[in-house]
Amino acid sequence: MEADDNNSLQTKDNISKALELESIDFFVRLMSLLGLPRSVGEIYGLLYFNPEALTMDQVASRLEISIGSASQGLKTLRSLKAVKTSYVQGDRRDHYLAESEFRRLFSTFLNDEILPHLESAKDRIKRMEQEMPMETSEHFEFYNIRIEKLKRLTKASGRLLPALARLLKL
Amino acid sequence: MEADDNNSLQTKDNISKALELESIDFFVRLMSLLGLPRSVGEIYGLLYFNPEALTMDQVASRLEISIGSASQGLKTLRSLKAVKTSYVQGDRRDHYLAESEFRRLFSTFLNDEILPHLESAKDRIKRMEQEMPMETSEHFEFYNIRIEKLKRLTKASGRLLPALARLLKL
DNA sequence: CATATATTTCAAAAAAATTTGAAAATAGCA
DNA sequence: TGCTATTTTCAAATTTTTTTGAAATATATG
Repeated sequence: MEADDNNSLQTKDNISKALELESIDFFVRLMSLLGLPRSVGEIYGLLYFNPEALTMDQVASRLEISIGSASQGLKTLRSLKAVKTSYVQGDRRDHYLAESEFRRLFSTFLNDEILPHLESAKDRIKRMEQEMPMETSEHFEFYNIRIEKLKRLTKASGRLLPALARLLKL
Repeated sequence: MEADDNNSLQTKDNISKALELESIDFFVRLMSLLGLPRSVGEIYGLLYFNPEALTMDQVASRLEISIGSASQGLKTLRSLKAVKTSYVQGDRRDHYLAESEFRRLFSTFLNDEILPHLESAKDRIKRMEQEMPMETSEHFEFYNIRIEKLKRLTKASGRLLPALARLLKL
């Protein structure tokens, strides 16, 4: 049935098979830069150049990955708001389309993956201040400077994230 | 010998042992955000709050990691310009200090890890354009829009990296 | 130059992350 | 409600990454 699926679309799809492979390659690398697993990049790359929404097993069979992998990968992509489902009449399966607004994708990523780290970093720096040696201690000034640098780093990152989000609005 | 080392510094160092642990924790997380292995974060975290330069085996024994790991980790940190060696008279071992200018650390990272990907992304998009279906093809417009979005993405990233580097100069 | 010391390298071991496959859960429809 | 199609979950298998340990290499010093 899946093989069939491939065949029925063959004439149309072969035109863009090479394109699809480039796309998958592209997004596998991009996603791995963001620390996401290969399968997630593959799925997004496949969907990105697919004019029509694909079901989970179409994704699985076209990429030759298990449906478990496809399910998990699509879950990740959903949580990143990198895919959306489209309703198809008379078919109860979910149909997936790539969300092509990278801005949304990245800003979700920044908010979900980076911001929490930034918050906990602030807490950790507060704790470090409490663990600082006394002012009279030999290397007091050294420790002080290091803590200040960390504070500046988190401040800079705090400004950076909104700036990043802004720059991505293109 | 190493245990000795610990003991001789004990009074002084115990003051900042908790600080050191927080530091290691902090940088293990930060580095792993950049995709760097645990040991690299540990080493940097240890050095960051160390007023005096440490040798490779001091690093290894304090962190209880192998000297192989310490050697590889320090190599990585050197290539990121995240540590510098300081000469100590009458001791032929290398002595390492953390480079505390994060700006340098990050800009090396951007140049070495991110920029090359950006370059190859441009090439890949060029190839995609050649693999585009003909103008008469059914979904031509769809493909065209997707390619344009990719181009805009790389353009935006191209502007982003210098902007990032600039924002880090704080 | 020989020797001792320090560092790097790299194959094998260990650990961590990802994928699979099948059972469990969920949801649509008659 | 019961039946079937679809999706999720998760333990086990696989794959990838990281670490170790020891041999090889390099370096300083007498």
